[in-house]
Amino acid sequence: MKEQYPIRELFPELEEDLYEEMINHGEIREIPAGTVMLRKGQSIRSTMLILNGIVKLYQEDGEGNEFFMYDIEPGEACAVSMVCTYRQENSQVVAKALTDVAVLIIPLQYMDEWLGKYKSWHYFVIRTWRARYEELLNTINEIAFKNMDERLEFYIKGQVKKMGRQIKLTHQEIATDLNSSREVISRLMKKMEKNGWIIIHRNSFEWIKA
Amino acid sequence: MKEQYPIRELFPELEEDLYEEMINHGEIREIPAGTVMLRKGQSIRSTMLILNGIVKLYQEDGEGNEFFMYDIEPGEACAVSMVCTYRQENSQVVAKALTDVAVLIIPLQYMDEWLGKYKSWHYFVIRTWRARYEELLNTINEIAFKNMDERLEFYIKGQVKKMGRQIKLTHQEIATDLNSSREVISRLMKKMEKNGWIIIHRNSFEWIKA
DNA sequence: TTTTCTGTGTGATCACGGTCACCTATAAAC
DNA sequence: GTTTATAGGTGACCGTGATCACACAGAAAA
Repeated sequence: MKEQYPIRELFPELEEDLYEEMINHGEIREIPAGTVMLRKGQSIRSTMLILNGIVKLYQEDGEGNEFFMYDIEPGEACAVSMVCTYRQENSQVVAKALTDVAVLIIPLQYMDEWLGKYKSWHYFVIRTWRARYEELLNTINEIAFKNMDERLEFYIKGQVKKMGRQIKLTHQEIATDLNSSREVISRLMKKMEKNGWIIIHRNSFEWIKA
Repeated sequence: MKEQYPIRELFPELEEDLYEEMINHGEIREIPAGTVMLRKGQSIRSTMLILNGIVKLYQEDGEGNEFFMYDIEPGEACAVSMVCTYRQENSQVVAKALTDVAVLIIPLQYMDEWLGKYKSWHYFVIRTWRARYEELLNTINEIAFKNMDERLEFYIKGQVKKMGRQIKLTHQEIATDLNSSREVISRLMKKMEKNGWIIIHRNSFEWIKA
């Protein structure tokens, strides 16, 4: 592994020996934007740590509907991939490269071995699961208790946090993420614009609210 | 700790030394039905393993709405309680004893110490997080993609699995769990009865569909 | 027994959001 | 420049589920 990515900064507070092992046994893979990196049902043979880019996780039902769960960013790991025995077909989780992405792939055997050897790895794994669990909790909060306008606001704020105030998404893409329809999103965004929250351009918009 | 609960059967495949430690350092607490065992925001100082009874986890929003997440049964642990640094106020997770409950309380220091010492404990913790994560995934599936009738069916089937075909729940209680209204649930259940899926009694009903 | 309370049944109405139809504007392709 | 494709705007309509109003039945309390 060429040390072109600053893994010590991306994944701070791991043991030095562990960094060595990650460098020795991990494989860096670069993945172009748009690639489906993981589809559930597919059995998983390795763990992925994100070095660069953004990976989007979403659910699919059988009828081509999607539902955005959360994004994974550099320094984070794919919880779903940290699993040995993965069966169960009902919920289709898909991971897709949103941008060009670089991941560090850890074969399952090391993932496992390190659990015994490095306490920091241990904590990392648990922290990852917990963080994802909380993301899902928030998501449930949104869809269980809130209307589309609030969900849209929450969604956009999340995007702003990750991508900055300039968001390059079409209304259709947002609608897909929220499992809604383009017309509904267009109307709600028009209202947001009237309220002075955003400015709508073609293919993008700007969040101008504080 | 009196060994009145078969922890080796409830939590199989842990190391023998670990069982000893659990017995020596764990505290058994018996909790009457209806008790709120954990409210989020409350900082957690221990891990709870369920020895007996059923614990229900649900979310609350600010306006008195509830939303059922899942039940925890004997042999399982409360993932939410396996956390040291728990802040974040936005999603209110509540754990409530659905029946009389007995839990084994592990002080946080051991929870932590054992992670280093016992590989089986390790796996247990990770397995717990993963299992809960998957439960949430299913929940999201339900509310994101499905209508009330399907969600109700899913909910009832879950109850049947845990409690048997005879379900002692009022329509109002179900409505609360699904964050719906009594009238809607009554109507849908009436339809189920017409279809020969259930028989409705007062305060309870029977699942008779295969 | 009569009253009261709680759980359930049911119609009327309403709001949110999904769908359809169609239109405009901008950008890319010819 | 003209055509074509794609993003977005907007009205009309409709279905699901929430809400309101009220009736009724069984159980508990008086």
